[in-house]
Amino acid sequence: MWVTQNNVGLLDIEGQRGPGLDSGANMLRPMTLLGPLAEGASGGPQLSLDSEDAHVPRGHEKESGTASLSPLSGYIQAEHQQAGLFSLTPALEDPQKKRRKKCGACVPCLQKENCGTCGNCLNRQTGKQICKMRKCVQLTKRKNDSEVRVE
DNA sequence: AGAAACGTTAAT
DNA sequence: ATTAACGTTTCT
Ligand SMILES: [Zn+2]
Ligand SMILES: [Zn+2]
Repeated sequence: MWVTQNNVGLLDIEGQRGPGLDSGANMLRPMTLLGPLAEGASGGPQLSLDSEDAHVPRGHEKESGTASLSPLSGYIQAEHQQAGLFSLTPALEDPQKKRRKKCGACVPCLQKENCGTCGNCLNRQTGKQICKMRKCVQLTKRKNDSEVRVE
């Protein structure tokens, strides 16, 4: 149990994980590519694919109602994955597109309430941005600031 | 360059 | 399912 996920100053801005130490890191599930006709016999009653809460922060997840599927569906999905037709979980494997989280320690991050008057506050429904007074200074800078001196 | 819109991800 | 807000694109 990895300390849950991190809470980034929502209610506890204390245990500041050092910058660089990500939350959990990438832990791909050791799925053993099991086919529909793989295994079959067996005496073991339990067949747990995941040890515990395989909470791999997956990306999309279109469609639902995938509650009870035939083992075939799983097989097909796995095949597609390895075929690289699509990458289920875009992030995680590409640290490049992994979303950053607020540092939780800068002044803006410590702000507890929205100012209610900035552009973002007044534009929340359409803009979907955090209050300007609360925007983490780290997230303010672009991820790869390879600036080539413009001006 | 900055603001707005939008799609999408991560947490409830 | 809902909500918050990052990242990218589009507009000014
Ligand atoms: Zn504001
Ligand atoms: Zn911050």
